[in-house]
Amino acid sequence: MTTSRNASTIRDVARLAGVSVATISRYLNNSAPLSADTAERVQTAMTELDFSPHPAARSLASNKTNAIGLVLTEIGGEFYTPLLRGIESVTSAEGFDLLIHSTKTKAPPSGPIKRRPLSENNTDGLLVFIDALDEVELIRLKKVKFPVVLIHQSSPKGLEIPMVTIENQSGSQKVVDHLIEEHNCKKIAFIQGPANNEDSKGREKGYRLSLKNHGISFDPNLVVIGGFESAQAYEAVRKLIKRGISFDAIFTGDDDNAIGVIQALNEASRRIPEDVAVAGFDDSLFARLLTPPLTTVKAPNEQVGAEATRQLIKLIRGESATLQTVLPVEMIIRRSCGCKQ
Amino acid sequence: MTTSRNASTIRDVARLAGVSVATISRYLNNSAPLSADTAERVQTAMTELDFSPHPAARSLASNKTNAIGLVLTEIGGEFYTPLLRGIESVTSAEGFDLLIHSTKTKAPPSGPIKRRPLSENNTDGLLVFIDALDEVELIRLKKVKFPVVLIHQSSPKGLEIPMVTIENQSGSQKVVDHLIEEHNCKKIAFIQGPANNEDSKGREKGYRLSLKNHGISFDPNLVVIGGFESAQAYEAVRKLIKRGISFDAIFTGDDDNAIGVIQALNEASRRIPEDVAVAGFDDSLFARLLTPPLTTVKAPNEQVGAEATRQLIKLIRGESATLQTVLPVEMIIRRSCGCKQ
DNA sequence: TTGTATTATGTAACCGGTTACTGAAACCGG
DNA sequence: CCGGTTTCAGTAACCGGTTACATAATACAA
Repeated sequence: MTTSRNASTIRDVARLAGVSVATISRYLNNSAPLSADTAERVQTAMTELDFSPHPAARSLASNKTNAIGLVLTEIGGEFYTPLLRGIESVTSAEGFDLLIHSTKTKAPPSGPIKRRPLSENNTDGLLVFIDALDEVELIRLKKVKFPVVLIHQSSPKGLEIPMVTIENQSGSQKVVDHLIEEHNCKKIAFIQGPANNEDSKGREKGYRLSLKNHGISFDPNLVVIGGFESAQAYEAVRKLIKRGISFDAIFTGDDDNAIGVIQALNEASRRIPEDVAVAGFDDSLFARLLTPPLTTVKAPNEQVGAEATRQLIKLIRGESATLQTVLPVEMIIRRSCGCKQ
Repeated sequence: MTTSRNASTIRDVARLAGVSVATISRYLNNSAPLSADTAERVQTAMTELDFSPHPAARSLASNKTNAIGLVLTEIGGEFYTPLLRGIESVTSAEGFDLLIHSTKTKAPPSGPIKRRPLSENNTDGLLVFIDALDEVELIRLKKVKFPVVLIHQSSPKGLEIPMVTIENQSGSQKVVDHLIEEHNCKKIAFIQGPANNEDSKGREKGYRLSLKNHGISFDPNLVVIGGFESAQAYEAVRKLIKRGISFDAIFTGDDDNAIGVIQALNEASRRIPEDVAVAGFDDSLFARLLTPPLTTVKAPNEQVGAEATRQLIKLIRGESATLQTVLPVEMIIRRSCGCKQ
């Protein structure tokens, strides 16, 4: 079905205002000075006809889409909603449309034509969330000078694509500092996130740095890969206990992991925080609802989205963007570390 | 900044293949039969030039955008991510772009021009989430026969706009049945959601129906408005207790409410489920993490999104859509109602 | 007063597709 | 072998904006 083509065009407005189409266009885009008189006649005609410029025509003629694309591998996770809210608030405020595409979902049965879902064809710039685009595509985009900003992922070497992320390292360092300094922990286990994940690497660095600063030697036995899911973390802790490795605290790569950790500790009758202090990362919605409530690090997801979008819009406007933006995190002290009771 | 215009066009392909542009277009859209020979030459030329049709040109000429718009008041809530995932999976699979706009965020400082953010101008159809568009706009869209599907909201009288929602009523009825039949509850308090919310109304209906079916008379003292937030529910339960109203179960309009309910009961030293059984609605992520784990009703948010999108695409293709789609919910039994220990 | 710079506006080509209309060739039955 | 279909392909107008270029009108300097 095709919508009836009844909307008024720039030529209708021109006719009614008694001027040429060029004048209307100039008025619309403020691209040249108009006499006060003309401007008023144009405005009157426009309101009269309830004129609204046709985006496709505009886009075709000007080679601008007025849209920003967000590409991610998968729509999911708790960070997702605030991130999107941040992005949307800026695109809206700046008058851009927001296009979303998940690269995980299968492509349409496209027949013979190759349709690039989100690209320089239908957007003015791309927001790329962790690994949503492979390096080949990033290189291609860089080569054609298409604006791109990476989120929670740093630029491949040499490409110099601006990126926005959070203080993974110092955030995790602060928590571990806290465990050591306030709760006198000495043997802190670390449940890593996914091995190749950049966030997870930064968090490990912070962990190691804190240990080092406090003269505690790094013990590889205390570090386990946990993914970002509770089941893996649960298994990891059970294994730790089974192998008889002693620890007085567990710091997890994210809050989901903490769920599994708490479960495993409960089953092993280790009390939290008396026997083992626990801390997470993310400040997920449920963190305060766990028993005991989870000490963790709050990631400013909404700001990440907003800031990345602002940077992208700068690029689109031809201004230069900040290559690395690292937003601060906040430690949230609750009971699982031993504070407050 | 404008991307350099270096991509190949339909005319380049035509030249290379030694045919006319019309032929290329026909091949692209399968709009007329081509001889096997020509088809092959066209395909070769297309791959050779890495041709990808320009969406704006296509859209301008055909008056189709190949995009679907999602309008909502606010980006937030736990249902949001799965809903969006459902929508995106279908739009992707069917080759549509997905545009998102929140009507809550303020419009750009648009100057003199009126820009309708998401409309028949830049989409082929609109998915409208609860109250994101007012009735005036819905009427306008209906009048110009623009495809619209409502989500979790029924069509204003007379408009006959297709809608997709969940079994609020029977879901809530089942839970209350369960409380009465399995746990012998007689005085079941109901913490309502927001007063004008359609979901919340349906859930109340189910509550009343279940009472009626079991010969329990409806007691207005046991029904309190709670919004969809835990703080209000917390206050509501405190008030109930303070007023000395006795109850042996609380059914809440959603899981967030249940958090406040549990807190208030804990503070009043009423044991869950021994003294008071508790049940919620939504099966939020945290439901299983509460103490005790919450008995609730699982809403198929992802399917809602997918189904609404499918209906919309039908409309876009000129087929007829189902006016009312009500997706089934599933009762999730955990411990807060008294089951399993 | 005349020549020139400046400003406001118009004309028409163009962006890259789609498609109505037209025509040539192939096919078919009698 | 001929008139009538059917099939395949080309020409060019069109979608609704933008903008390079041209021009008329006005301002200004000498």
